[in-house]
Amino acid sequence: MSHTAPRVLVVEDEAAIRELLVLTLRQGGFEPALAASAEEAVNEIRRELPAVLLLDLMLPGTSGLALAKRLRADERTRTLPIIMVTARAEEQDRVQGLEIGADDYVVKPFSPKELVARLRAVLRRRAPHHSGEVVEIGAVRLDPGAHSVTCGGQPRNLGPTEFTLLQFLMHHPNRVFSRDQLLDALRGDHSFIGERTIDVYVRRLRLGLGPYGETLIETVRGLGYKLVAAKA
Amino acid sequence: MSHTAPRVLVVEDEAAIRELLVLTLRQGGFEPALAASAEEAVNEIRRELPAVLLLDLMLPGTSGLALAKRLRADERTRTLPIIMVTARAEEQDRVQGLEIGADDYVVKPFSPKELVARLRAVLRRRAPHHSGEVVEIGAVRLDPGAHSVTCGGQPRNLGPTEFTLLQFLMHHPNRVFSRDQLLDALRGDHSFIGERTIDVYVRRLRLGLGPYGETLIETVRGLGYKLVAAKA
DNA sequence: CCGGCCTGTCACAGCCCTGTAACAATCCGC
DNA sequence: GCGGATTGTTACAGGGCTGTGACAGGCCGG
Repeated sequence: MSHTAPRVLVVEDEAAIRELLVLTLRQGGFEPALAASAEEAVNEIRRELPAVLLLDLMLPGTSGLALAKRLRADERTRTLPIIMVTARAEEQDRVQGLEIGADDYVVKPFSPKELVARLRAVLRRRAPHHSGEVVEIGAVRLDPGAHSVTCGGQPRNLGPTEFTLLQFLMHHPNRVFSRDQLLDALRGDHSFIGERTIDVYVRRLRLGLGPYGETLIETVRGLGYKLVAAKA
Repeated sequence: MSHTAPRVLVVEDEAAIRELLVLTLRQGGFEPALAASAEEAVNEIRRELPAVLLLDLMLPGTSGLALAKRLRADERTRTLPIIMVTARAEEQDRVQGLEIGADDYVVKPFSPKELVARLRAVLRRRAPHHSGEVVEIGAVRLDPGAHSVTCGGQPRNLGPTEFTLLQFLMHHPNRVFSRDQLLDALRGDHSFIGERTIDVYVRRLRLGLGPYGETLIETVRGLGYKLVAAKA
């Protein structure tokens, strides 16, 4: 699978600014998607989850703030990074934005360089999943910051995909995930990868975890896989 | 995966493309239904509501767009997922599609894999895991999310069918179900399985529950089985 | 350019699950 | 207690699902 440009959904009602943003984003190596209203944005997001949302706060109809709240309430879009676009650096806007958990904001007029830089920063921050928090279950320890995994103190070497897979499972222990769901977690919504490929990654992950692998990751026949936390 | 293939209604006037779609859908584990026009589609939908609609925008007579709007206006079909099929990724088509709230769209020519992937994604999105809550009766605890069952703290291993059977019974304790009813609960309405097979699954479930099995699931002679909740 | 790593797919073997049949055990009315 | 009906138990064939090893292609660094 080719490394595709991150999809950035622009929610902006003024056509002129939209055009400007599209050019800037293309130039910066992003794939722009467009929505002129909150409603269009919702549809577009339902269609395909973008990597980042570039959101104008001042929209006709449903405001950008309301949209952001709505997205934060939905499981699927809860962690979607949002960059606010505000006309002025008003204290009120900033406070509101931070309340709903916007990841960053830019102030009009903004320079293309600044915009691209902030987008990259947000993506970089999100890339190692949920911040750099160390997760530990049983004898297995995963450190996103160091990109390292240890089993009972023994350092283990995992490939990128196996690492991400383990990270996802450790964030949701004792829960069964279908192959489809795991594919979503690894490659996003619209990957054309066969489900059976997950089997192979699970196997590689089990091997990578050494003796712990077999007991830690359980197969649930007909459903998928789950990571079992050790019982008390 | 549910054992019944999701029904996909294909609305497409070109016979050649219809055939191609039918093959692709069968291959992908779906059950295709066909309509050559918007009118046929309406009839087919009235007859039996499909899981997804695969809708060509360019149709003779009533256009696909008009059909989509009509479906969105009707209470019964408002939430029916629609995937548009467009000849080209024309901006106008896309905007129109998003306006009526299409869930996704594919562009001709499309790859079978892509189509199947998008169908699955849409279905997954609509039914975000039918998991639900933990049920607990007496010493028996059933966790759908983890797909795990414990008896007095002891983890028990049940096959898929036994698990589903137990789940159904725990949701309706102290009530007798005929073998027919239990078959419906397990395999859906139209299964050709002999009733006696239920006996075997009840036995397997009793065995799977260990010492609790015999007392928990009671035989009601001439009627069927019931799960008895502990007496006060 | 080369070599190594990662990715995604396939084929095949093996196991589990499924559904059925046959037989044993139990229950009920008489 | 007897006989028929109902249920419990076991064994088994077939199919489906998963584990596993191998392999081609892509990407990247040397």
